[in-house]
Amino acid sequence: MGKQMTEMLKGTLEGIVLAILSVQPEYGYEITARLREQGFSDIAEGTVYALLVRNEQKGLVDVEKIPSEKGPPRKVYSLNAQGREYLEEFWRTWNFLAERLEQLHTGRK
Amino acid sequence: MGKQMTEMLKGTLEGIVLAILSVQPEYGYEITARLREQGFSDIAEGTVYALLVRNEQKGLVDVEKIPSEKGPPRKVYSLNAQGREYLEEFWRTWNFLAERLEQLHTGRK
DNA sequence: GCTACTATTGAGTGACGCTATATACCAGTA
DNA sequence: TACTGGTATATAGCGTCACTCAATAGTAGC
Repeated sequence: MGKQMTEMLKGTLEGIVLAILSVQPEYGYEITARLREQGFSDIAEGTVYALLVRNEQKGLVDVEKIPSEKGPPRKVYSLNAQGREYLEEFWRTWNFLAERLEQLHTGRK
Repeated sequence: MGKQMTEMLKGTLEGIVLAILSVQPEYGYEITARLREQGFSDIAEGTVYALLVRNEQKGLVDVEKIPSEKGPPRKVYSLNAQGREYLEEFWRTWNFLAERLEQLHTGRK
């Protein structure tokens, strides 16, 4: 992955994953697959798992351990109330930034 | 500044500053002021100067030392050819990310 | 001498995403 | 039995970035 993308994902990837979880609960492996599906083809699994652990420690998600037919038990994460608030804050921050950049890019202010 | 904003600025602030320099050459103190002007009210001076040093080391900007009437000499930075290329790459990366997030936000995919 | 504005620099910190590796469970197959 | 491959999670170590805090330097006005 490009270096620029790596840096730009900092802080953003977290929001992306929370946004994915806001649709429905999912587990790590599934989330990684969904990210790839959506164009983030180079995001490593380790990155996602570490992020999920952080989200759990921050109290943004609830966890449920569910047995899998094809491997070790899955840890299914679901967004809780605090996570939803945090996600809204994320969108506010993102929108602010996106507006400024939009202006910078087209405006030639 | 919010933590989310701090993290989200990683990789982005660099592009913002380069975009500012793409309009016209400017020096650090001036750039900081312009950032505040544009809504980034809480970006510390130290942050900007460190970023400018990095950009210089990466060879993205040319530097000229010019005496000031009201203080120490100014270091005026101007975007060079490599910097322009890098800025274009930045916009490509940003657009990719912005599109995905747009989709995630509205799409409810 | 003191304050205030202009202008740059540097040490130390915390957070994040990446790399690489390890572990675990099951199915098919040689 | 041993091996391969897909599923599923975890973690140590790394580099980069923005932030905090402090220091330094030049000029002007009181």
